[in-house]
Amino acid sequence: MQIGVIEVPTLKELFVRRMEEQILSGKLKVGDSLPSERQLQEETKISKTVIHAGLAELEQKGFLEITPRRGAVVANYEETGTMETLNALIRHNGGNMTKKQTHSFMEARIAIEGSALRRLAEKHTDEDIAYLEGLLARADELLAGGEKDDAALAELLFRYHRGICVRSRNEFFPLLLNEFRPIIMEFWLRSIALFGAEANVHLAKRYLELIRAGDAEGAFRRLQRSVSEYLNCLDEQDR
Amino acid sequence: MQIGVIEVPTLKELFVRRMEEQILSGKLKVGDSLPSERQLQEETKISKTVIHAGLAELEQKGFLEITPRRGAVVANYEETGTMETLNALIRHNGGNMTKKQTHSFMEARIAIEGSALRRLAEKHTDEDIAYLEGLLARADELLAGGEKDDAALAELLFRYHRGICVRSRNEFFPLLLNEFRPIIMEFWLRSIALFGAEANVHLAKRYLELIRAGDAEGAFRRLQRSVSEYLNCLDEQDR
DNA sequence: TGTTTGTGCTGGTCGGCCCAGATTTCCGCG
DNA sequence: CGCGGAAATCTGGGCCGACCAGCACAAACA
Repeated sequence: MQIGVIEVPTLKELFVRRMEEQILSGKLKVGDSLPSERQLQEETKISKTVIHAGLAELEQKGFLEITPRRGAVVANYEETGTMETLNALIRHNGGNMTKKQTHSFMEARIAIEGSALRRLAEKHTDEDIAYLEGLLARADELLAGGEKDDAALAELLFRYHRGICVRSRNEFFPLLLNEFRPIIMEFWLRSIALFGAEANVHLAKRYLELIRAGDAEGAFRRLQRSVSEYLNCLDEQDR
Repeated sequence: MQIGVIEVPTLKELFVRRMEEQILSGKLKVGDSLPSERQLQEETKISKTVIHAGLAELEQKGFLEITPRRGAVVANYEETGTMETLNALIRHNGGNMTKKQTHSFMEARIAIEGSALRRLAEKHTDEDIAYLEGLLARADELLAGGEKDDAALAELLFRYHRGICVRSRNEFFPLLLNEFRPIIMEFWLRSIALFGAEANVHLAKRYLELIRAGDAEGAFRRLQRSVSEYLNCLDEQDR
């Protein structure tokens, strides 16, 4: 058995988490105004600097709206939140997405990566192919290495699919994938656990074949199919 | 003539902006390492607390990679950046996107909003329709009011299209739209300038009709068409 | 009653302290 | 002279309590 490193949380992290809980659990409702930094300082026995930094982080995450000299109110994070808010929300839920979130995520994946796949299949250079092949070669090495390093493979799969988006010549798609990064990594780890490392690498190779063949619709359908297989498999597991 | 409110920037904001300029203008190149926090503190006459918070924000935006006790280097923000990075990049460019960025943006819009439109057309409740109608009614009021308030109309159009994403029951699409917010607002302002306020509201109504009729493909094609009209119109203008 | 002044609140900023790891310097030994 | 290791120095990270300036509201004044 392995005991991982024990990370010591900082005061700021503890404070931010505490506040997130208060908000996500509904004890602090949207529109409620927070106690002043000084009041929080007294309650928590933490210095004002840390309180201030923590509140700034919460604002940046979309949970608060801070106005200088006026105070902080809980923001309508469901309406104005960004991906970062969602990441915090999922972490709050123990790292697990709800079923609906999973389905939403896969739908978004089809929308974005599907477009990229189509574009790349229709129009690509030899260098694009070579780049993706390079990543696949590294994945093969990893498989041949014998040691099971799922995290490294997941990272490689992430880079591969981001590579598809980068090479599709759309400047926004890679950024969106980066935004999704924590969620996507979680997805790949799960996919490796479900279908095995080889199957995932094999599927990645299949995409490359379809791209090279210029089969845009085929690549798109392949993506759709693998997504629904994944979702079905998850549903089976639940039973 | 109107003079808007004057927002007082905080020192941290000023510092972050300055650093962003240095990076985006190329004075600091990817891979360059930054002076130490204490050196920056001396140069800028700003306290260590603020410097530290500013650098942390820049890291979070994807501009820096900070390693504890080793320093900060300029990150390859084109590869690892997020939407926030892009927003900073566009702001640095005076709010103007390059032609390629515009095309990328519209393609992303078709991918995301197109999916939402399809879903909503296939499956919607009366309440969904009523919600969107409410927003359209407010747009009509704005048009009838006579005063030209393009910003308010753009805001309304943003909310309307975000509404389509919210009501599509996909939890990720609205978040993505929020992420794109500054870019989308810029887009609507431009669209209003090009085609007029009435035409934009009319188009919004057309989407609602198609959704109500359950015509998923029609709605999707309508979106594709209006996107290509917009792009053509921009191209014409360039000449 | 209308205006001014004061006071206390707010978030924002400051610089100093300590910590632990990384890096460099330098001294003594072989 | 060369090399290894101890020690000094530098890095970012974290925390603290004091201070600053702007704003709101109430008390004091005309």
